Amino acid sequence: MSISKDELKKRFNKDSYEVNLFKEKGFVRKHCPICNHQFWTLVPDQETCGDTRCSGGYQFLDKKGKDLDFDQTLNRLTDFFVKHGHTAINDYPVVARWRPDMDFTIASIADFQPWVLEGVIDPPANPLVVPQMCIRTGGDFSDIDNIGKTARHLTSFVMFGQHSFNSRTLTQGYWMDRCLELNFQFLTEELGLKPEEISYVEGIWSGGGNFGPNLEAMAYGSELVNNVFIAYGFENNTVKKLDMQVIDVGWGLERVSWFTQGTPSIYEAIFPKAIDYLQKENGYKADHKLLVEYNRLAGLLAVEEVKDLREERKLMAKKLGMTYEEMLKELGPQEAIYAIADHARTLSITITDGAIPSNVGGGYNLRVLLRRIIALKELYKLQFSVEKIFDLQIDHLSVSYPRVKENRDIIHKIVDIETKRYEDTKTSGRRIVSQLLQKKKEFNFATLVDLYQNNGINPLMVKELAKERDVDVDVPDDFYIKIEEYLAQQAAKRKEKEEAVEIKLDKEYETKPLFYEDVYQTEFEAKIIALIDNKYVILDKTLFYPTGGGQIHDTGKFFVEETELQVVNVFRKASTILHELETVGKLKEGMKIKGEINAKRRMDIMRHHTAVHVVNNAAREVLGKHIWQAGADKTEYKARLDVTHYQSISFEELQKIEYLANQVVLENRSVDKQDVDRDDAERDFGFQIYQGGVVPGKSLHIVAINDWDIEACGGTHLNNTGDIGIIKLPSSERIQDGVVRIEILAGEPAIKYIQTQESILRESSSELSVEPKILPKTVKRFFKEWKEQKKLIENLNKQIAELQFSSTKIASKKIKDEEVIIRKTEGNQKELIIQASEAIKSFDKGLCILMSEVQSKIVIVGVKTPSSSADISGIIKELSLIAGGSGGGKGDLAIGGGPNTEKIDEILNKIEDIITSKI
RNA sequence: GGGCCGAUAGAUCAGCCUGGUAGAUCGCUUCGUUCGCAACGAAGUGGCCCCGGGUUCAAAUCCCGGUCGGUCCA
Repeated sequence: MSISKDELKKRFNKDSYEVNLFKEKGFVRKHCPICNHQFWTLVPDQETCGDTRCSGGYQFLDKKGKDLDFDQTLNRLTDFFVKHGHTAINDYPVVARWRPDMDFTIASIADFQPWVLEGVIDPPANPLVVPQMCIRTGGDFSDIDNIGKTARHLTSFVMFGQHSFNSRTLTQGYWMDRCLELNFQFLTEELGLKPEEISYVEGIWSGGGNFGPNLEAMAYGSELVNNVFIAYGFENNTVKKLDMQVIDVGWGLERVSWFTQGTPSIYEAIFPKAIDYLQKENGYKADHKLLVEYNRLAGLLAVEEVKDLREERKLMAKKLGMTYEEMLKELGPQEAIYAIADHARTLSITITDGAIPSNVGGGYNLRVLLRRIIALKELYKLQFSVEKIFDLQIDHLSVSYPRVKENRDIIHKIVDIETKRYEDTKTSGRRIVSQLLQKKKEFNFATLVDLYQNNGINPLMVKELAKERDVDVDVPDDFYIKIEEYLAQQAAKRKEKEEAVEIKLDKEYETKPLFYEDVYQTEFEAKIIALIDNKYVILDKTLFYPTGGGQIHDTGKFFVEETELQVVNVFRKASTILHELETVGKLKEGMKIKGEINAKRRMDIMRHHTAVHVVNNAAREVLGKHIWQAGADKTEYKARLDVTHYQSISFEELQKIEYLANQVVLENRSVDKQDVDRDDAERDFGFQIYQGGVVPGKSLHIVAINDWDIEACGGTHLNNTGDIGIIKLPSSERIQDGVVRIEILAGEPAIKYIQTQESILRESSSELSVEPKILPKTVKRFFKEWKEQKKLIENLNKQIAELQFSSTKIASKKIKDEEVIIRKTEGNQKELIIQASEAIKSFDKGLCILMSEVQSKIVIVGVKTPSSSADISGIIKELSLIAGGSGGGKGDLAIGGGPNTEKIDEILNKIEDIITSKI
């Protein structure tokens, strides 16, 4: 359901916004003639609302305020809100593992979606504040490109979330009056603003089908904070008050800190050390006055609305009294320095939380960031150590986010690997371009697109390389826009994937799961509470595990009144567990049944599932802390585990992981399973518990392997690691950049696999009559000898050809005026060609036709001198037809043949006539 | 998750469209030239044409399926 902003606007009036604060302090409501918004101010003759664009850009630059740096701002906010009844909770990781719909955490409210907002679980506290680090890399090309140019955009920033939840059961929260009261108090008391310096602009927030009023606090041409009140939604096309009304205030921590410091841009305010370092290394410092003036204007850039900033920036240059080129020259390095520092910061926090640059998913955004660091460094010929700039940003972040410095080594490692990969790409790019240039190939749009999409060489790079060779390549200004159009066409061609079969339930039935109580239990009794579509049975309780969490369902039988029914599939719909039967027979609602699961199968599945948990941590021990589960699948036959890793797992590493995993099996560690409140679990064990994706619900089933691995997991697990028996890792593969897959066998399949491997080894070695131990050596020797002998045979064949077919040794016939040799000989096609070529060497004019039997087929080869007028292809073709095949050739060579070997005499008989007719 | 590109000698690549004796450059080896080196000249060395199937008399080449790598986008 969507509704236009204008329509929404009609629903809100003065009363919707007039909070107590406005009444008490005497704020007046005014209309801004520039943006058309209503706003509230204590200054009756204030004309505009105070938004950046309505007040001619940022007015706080160079204006000294409270001078709060990043960490001080964070502390100031936290202390203030805690003092006023809020609970400060830890921030969530920037990699949004609990959100299947997004790669990175993009807002503080995302922490509580969907379960808290849907009322499924309670918030960890109410009201609360959370210093949520967020990542926004933007959807299209221009967004990342704008970092550094606008003075205010960051790819990572802290949204200091101030949230209050209100519902029938959540009553400790507050609403608009209290929110604005706190807001005003913070701005005046903590930031030291005078009341009349603040104005509040009315707005309507909407998102995700919900909407509500919002009031944005403005001062000195800057939006300081947006107070959003999520109050309404839609139901059956009508507006409805939400069951859960939420205050969503996101304090832009960096923005606030910048505001208090009045530095030329947000970047100096937040990571001054990184900026200083980059400037000092390059002896660069932009003219302060110019920079301030530029950034003041940059505040006016409507980056969200224009795709190509170039035109806007040309106007800015004009206002600064310089040409666009002069502006670029003067401030370009500064913009690059801003962007480099920003990107290093974002990479540090994202890698810390387990993301890896790659060619898929959110990882691609990280790859783009790193490549931009390198590209900008080269473009402006900047001198600095990439390692050092990362170290500075790691240090800066670690004051308030200490987990970053714990990951220092892996950040450096991943940056190194990714840098090297980029260098490789560029090297090969250079080669490809220079090859094209040598071929004098035209660089049209299609070629440029090709180079960009397939080889990662952007058009500017092509232009530059071409220039080195004095070739001018024309790059269209709207290259990227054109590419997007092209891609949009491609996307339109794509088809939607099929939807899973939906089964409709008349209502939700509650099935009590028995499979957690005693995982080794195999029989149970239950009552049928519903029969759906004469196929699916719903019980009041069940031991059958439904497919979920990467674990496949149980199979088994129902017994009722002497009859036996097969359960072939089990799945879950909310709290209802459905059993799909081969046939429901005489089953009826209300009947009691006896259920029995396939015990061996269940055991095999559990072995694999627990093995996956064991291997997961073994992988982390061997490969590093950056290892996160990226998917898993467990059946009774095998399991596989996908983990995040920046390169392929080597065989040695795989063996180490396997060894370590089996140690855990041998140590027979206990596996504890218990239901824990979600907030307690997150607090006690951290987000590492979300390895297998997020399980809905207020309480989590926590599976803990003693002193080894703790995960929230809905699957069934053994009680001891010893029950796994044995773990075998047959292989691993890189399924995509940044993700490797480990194949896992546990218990019986592992033993069978090992036995199969041994059989292969035995069979191979006995074929060569050697013991398995020396098989590799022997195979190497054989392969070497095979190559040598192949070579030898080739040489011998040449010699034989010379000896047998040198014209002094072989008599030729004359047909018309041509010399002709016809023979049945030995050898394969290639050998015949060499022999025939040898035979005609001394002919002035003539041809040679040879044939032989190879693998119960006839091969016929004909070679003629260039001077010969024989239709060699025609001759061979006709002969081949007799042999039941076909043939042909070009130039002086023709080849053919056929399967009818018994016709060889017939061919020899007819051959002269055929030649005669074709000369 | 989707699209595109690639895999041939130790390295970089051509050949593939249009099936018919696998090539170039560099490297390496030997010889010559030189006091020696570089350079140069000559000869030579080096290929399961990624794997598996199919079509064909015949596949590096055409078709299908895999593997590995690269790249772009969401």
